[in-house]
Amino acid sequence: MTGDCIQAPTDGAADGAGGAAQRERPVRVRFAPSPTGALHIGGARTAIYNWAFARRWGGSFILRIEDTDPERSTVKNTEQIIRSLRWLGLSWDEGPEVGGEKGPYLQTERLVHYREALERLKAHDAVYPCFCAPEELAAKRERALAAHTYSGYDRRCRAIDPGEAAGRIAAGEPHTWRLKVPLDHGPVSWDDEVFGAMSVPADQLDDFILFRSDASPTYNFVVVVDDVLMQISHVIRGDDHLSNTPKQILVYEALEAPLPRFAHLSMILGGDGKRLSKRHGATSVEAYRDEGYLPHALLNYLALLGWSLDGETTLIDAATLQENFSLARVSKNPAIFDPAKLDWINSAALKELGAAAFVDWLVPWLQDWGFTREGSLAWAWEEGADLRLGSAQRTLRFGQAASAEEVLEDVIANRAWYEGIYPLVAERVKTLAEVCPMVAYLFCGESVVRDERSVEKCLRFEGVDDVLARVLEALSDETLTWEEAALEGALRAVVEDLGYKPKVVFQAVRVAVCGNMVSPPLFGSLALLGREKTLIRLENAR
RNA sequence: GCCCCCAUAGUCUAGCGGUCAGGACGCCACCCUUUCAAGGUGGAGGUCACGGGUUCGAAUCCCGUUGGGGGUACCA
Repeated sequence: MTGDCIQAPTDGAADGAGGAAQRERPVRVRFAPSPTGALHIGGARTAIYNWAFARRWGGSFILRIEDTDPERSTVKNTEQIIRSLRWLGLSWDEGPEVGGEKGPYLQTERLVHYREALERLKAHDAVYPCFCAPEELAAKRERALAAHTYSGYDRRCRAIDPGEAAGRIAAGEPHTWRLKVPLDHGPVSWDDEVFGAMSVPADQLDDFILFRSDASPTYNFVVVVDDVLMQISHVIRGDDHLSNTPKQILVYEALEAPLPRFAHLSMILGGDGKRLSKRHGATSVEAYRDEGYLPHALLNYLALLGWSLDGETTLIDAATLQENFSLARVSKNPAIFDPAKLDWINSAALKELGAAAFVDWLVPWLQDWGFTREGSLAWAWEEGADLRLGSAQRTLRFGQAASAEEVLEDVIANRAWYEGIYPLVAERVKTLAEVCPMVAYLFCGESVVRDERSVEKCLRFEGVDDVLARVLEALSDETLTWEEAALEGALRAVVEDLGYKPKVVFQAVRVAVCGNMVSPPLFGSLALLGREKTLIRLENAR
């Protein structure tokens, strides 16, 4: 059906399934978002797969912005999409801000190419002008739909004599240009890299509009013209385009251009099995960034949502993905986005991060909270707050939040100290957003607002004063080295001395110093907090 | 209405004619333990959507049904 057009390499080529004959076109793939909104999860996955595929085959990854809808496209969205892609760690070889031989990469700047292509189709008698008014068309469609017979445009204007049509155009009559779908064309079929053999009866295909009456081109036309001109070898996109594909194939044929390989990716759905939308929670990539997810964790999750390395692997890095990605292992099933698994992957990524990188990622969050090492930003638990670690249900009560600059300077000046936070929280947080509330007690100077329930439970028993006195005495020892192991030794000695259960003493100290019966490890906390603040807080608790 | 696609535990998946249907998240229990986590061990959870075929043999191949998704625009 597609004649003897040049076939792009099949994905299986290097696995021995294809062979040299299939390696005729260099791999060139593109991600082509339309800037009508933020980059969302589904788009990000499509971009990741395109990118991984290009890297796997040593091909080119191209970013093209499909901004042909002037009503909904904005420069702001374009910038945001690019920012999100960069944040995810993707890079492209050609695109709006990196340039390239086949540019420009903004469709609004490519009008001349679309006009040229239309002229070619006119010369080949593959298109015809249509003078039907939109209202007329809509009415007709409605009527047909009511009669359960709708199957597209009735091709009325196709019968108009070319001479008459030329006259009407010359007279300035508004018209669109429609593709003349070859009526004797058999089923339009292609071999999808993901879905396999696909076929659609040609008579189901509309004589769809290529150019609107305002002389602007439509999506199904520009996408083909651009993919041809940019020599795209593999079109990897969402399966919402599955039913556009036969239409586009007809355009390729009319243009006498070689067909690319097509690979369609099934949708990502929300927990209810419906299309992912705002009511399922965050859908944009930037929202996940703002919720404290690491880019490589999101990349990891998305890469494995609809593609598998081997059915076993759940943690994968960008390099492994680039080396092993294959369209053959992309799943046909629509996937439901599972935030719990993303959380798990993110916490795994956090555990792998290491202290230095952790601090780098944490800076914006510290700035947001206004924390500095010697600051005294006091916080308190909200009424009825969740006691879980990392719960952000706290209200800053008093004290001065440091400016972003002050925080940054403080981190630079006290790098080692900030890195000390890492072992305290690394195994306890799912996202970066949980870190600051979890370690807020380190940043409130000599005072700490204690949670009432915790005080009630751990600081109000017979003999508590004696316990605190002994702890103070032990920690006040000038010869004591103020570091984790030594502190533990000293406190355990007190426990032994007093004959209490370790829990009783440690929890009392925890609430006295950290303000809550639930906190990161005690000895490490005391070590970071420093002798002076620790002793004062213990004293205050008596 | 019409066209196209999909279907393995709550979720992501492995499987591509012969497996006790494997792994991961989540869930439960126990161990560890100064809290919370993390970690370790074990467990529950699948009539492989349903019904027919083909075959000595089917989650795997074919047909139908049901359910879900997408498209059916002078949106992309």
